[in-house]
Amino acid sequence: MGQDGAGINLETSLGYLLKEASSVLRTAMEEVLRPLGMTVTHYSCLELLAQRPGLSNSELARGAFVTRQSMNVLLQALERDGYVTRPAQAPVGKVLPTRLTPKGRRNLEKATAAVRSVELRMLAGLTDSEQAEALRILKAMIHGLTRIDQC
Amino acid sequence: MGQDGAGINLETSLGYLLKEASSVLRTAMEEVLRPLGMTVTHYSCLELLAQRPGLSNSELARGAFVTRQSMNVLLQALERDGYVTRPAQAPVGKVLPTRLTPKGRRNLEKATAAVRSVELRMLAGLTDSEQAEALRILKAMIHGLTRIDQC
DNA sequence: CACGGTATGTCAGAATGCTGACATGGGTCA
DNA sequence: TGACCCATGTCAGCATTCTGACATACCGTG
Repeated sequence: MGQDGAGINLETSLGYLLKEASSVLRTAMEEVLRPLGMTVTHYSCLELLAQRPGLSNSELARGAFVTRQSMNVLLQALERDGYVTRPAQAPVGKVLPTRLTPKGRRNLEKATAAVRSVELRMLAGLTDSEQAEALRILKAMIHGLTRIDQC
Repeated sequence: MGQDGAGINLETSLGYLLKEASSVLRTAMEEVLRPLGMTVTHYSCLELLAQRPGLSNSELARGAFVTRQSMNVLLQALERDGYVTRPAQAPVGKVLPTRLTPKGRRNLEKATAAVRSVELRMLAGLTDSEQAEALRILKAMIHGLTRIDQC
């Protein structure tokens, strides 16, 4: 079937390419995570907790790029299944610090390996200096877009 | 509130940064598109049609990174509101080539300007050669991820 | 020509995420 | 100290997208 016609300048738009790369990455992650019974948000939440134990619901939501409400639903499921624990009462304020259980940590290990293989495949054609450059450029893009907005 | 703690190596993961950049970009686009009564998918569809008139529903879906079914719902709404037209009967096969109406084209112009301003803000801190480098690197990432999969 | 394989448009149901709203706790500044 | 503002956790309703399924149309091979 005719997919890519001649040169369309959509392919020269960094915004479009960014969306495409993100979409392809997400699909690839879903594929390797599905056999483990995990979604991408599910994995993101666990990975965040492994690297920063004690994060709150809202902080996890920001880290996984979803709303507090969505993360809350996920956390309740994870808690019910024994992957994470939250104190019944907040030690300070209303913030409930979340922590991985040993079961959650074990579950995460397999997922991390799977995701790492995806990331390696993504970076296979890039040299170390290109990867460093990509990191710098992406941060610059994010920086430019998060400047208080509205002109 | 404590947002960014000390160095966490999430910030060195290209995959995570890619997701963050894409999320920030999408949010910024939603902000400038909302006053025009447009969503990002809505805009993507119109922009695709402007650059490649006569695209089918399925091709538009792939270009906007949604399913055929979602794009179909959107196209029905766009057709109902007079932004696009589709022949009642397929000239060949089942494929219904879609085209922008003058109204749709006018509507798109304002959106394109708004989105362009967002993209400019995103690229403000980058030199031309850095932008070209980013383009090359993103394509390489996509290429590495779309290789037939399943190693 | 008949055939399986693939792609398309479309309908319906299910899942996921988001918006709106509320009560509560903490910090700041007068 | 009291008032205000902001952030948090959580509940409920809504919107959007996805998954599953079907009939149809093309295209290659035998």
